[in-house]
Amino acid sequence: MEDQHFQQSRNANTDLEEELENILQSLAREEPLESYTPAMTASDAVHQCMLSSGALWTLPFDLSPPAISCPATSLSALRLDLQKPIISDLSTAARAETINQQAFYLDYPGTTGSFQHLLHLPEIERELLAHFPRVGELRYESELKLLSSSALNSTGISLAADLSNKERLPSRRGPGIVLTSILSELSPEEGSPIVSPTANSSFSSSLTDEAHADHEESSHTVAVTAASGDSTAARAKRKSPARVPEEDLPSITTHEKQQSKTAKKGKKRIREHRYAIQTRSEKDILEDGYKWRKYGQKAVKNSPYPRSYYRCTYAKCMVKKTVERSSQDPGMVITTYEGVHIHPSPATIKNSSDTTLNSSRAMYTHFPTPIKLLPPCNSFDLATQIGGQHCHVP
DNA sequence: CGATTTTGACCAGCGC
DNA sequence: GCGCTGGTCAAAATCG
Repeated sequence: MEDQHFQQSRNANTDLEEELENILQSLAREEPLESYTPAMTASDAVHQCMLSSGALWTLPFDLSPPAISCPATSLSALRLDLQKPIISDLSTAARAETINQQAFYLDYPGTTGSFQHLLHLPEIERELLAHFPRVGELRYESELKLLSSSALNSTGISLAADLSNKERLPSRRGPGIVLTSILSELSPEEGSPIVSPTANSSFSSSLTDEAHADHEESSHTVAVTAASGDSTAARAKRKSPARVPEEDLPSITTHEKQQSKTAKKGKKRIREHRYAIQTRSEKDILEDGYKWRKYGQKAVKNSPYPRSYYRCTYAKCMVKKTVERSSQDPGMVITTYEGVHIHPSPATIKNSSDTTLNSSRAMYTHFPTPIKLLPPCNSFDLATQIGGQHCHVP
């Protein structure tokens, strides 16, 4: 019985290993790998990688060990989206913290089923290689550039304290490509993405329940607190329309304005989780998998480029984003996201309908539409982007 | 014709 | 209080 199971598992592994071998061969030929979906395995776990070049890998991580390899020239960053974070020590904040000196680690508060990591430094590479011993090589050409606090302030974004003093990291690869900033406004006290370390660093295991619970708890605290503050302000504002029809002015303006002012007095606008992404792109609007409706545009001080305001079109989803071009570098698009989606990405749903995956799983097994990036204009100037967040509806 | 974008007005917060 | 700025609203215009 056990032998039979072992044999089946072995056969599945062989099939998948063949597919992975094909990928490696494809990569060796430097053909762009747009998408790879492995055969279903006994495990529900799927490990996806999307390259900043737009290529998407879906690797079964219950197989040991999937290969990750990529032509050095085509991979500027590797994003792992772990439905079940099997690289558990990478999925924990303890790990994140220790690598934080050299790597930027991004996690999304409020996200309950998906974890995203931007991997770009040797320590993480070694970590991956340790887990994927058969990997020929995991390469990337990028490094992280964290903006200084003052630079951030000029974009209206403040930086978590523990990141504010970080300068651009030295490259170990000589003139490489810089992966520009991904920033979080969350301070550690009010909901750090950091979660407690898990003792279990087994390759095939999920993040331990304890660690997972910690993560969720801290995430939710932030999401709820911030969301309630913001929605209160938003409600107060909606009660008092920005522009009241002329004929109604005498009847409602005074009273409601007063009410609104009273309601808001002493209440600072509480921002939800915010993070900004700089992307080098010709297009102002980058596909991130979500649908947005523009609701405003403003001229930005000291910049020839306006800032556009977008809101997620999904009902009751309060996520907003602003998009503007950098005045210093017009090729750079700065996108600031605020809030946490209460729904999966429409792109996720769309993609998953084309697969044989079951629905609960499909929710997390595809990235939003890959983002096409322009080639770097100089050796320190490639930006890449992480797409939208995924989270379960509470 | 519904969805989306544009655009000027409005409002709150902040510094002076 | 005033002016400036960022953010939002909502009618009108435009798009698909």
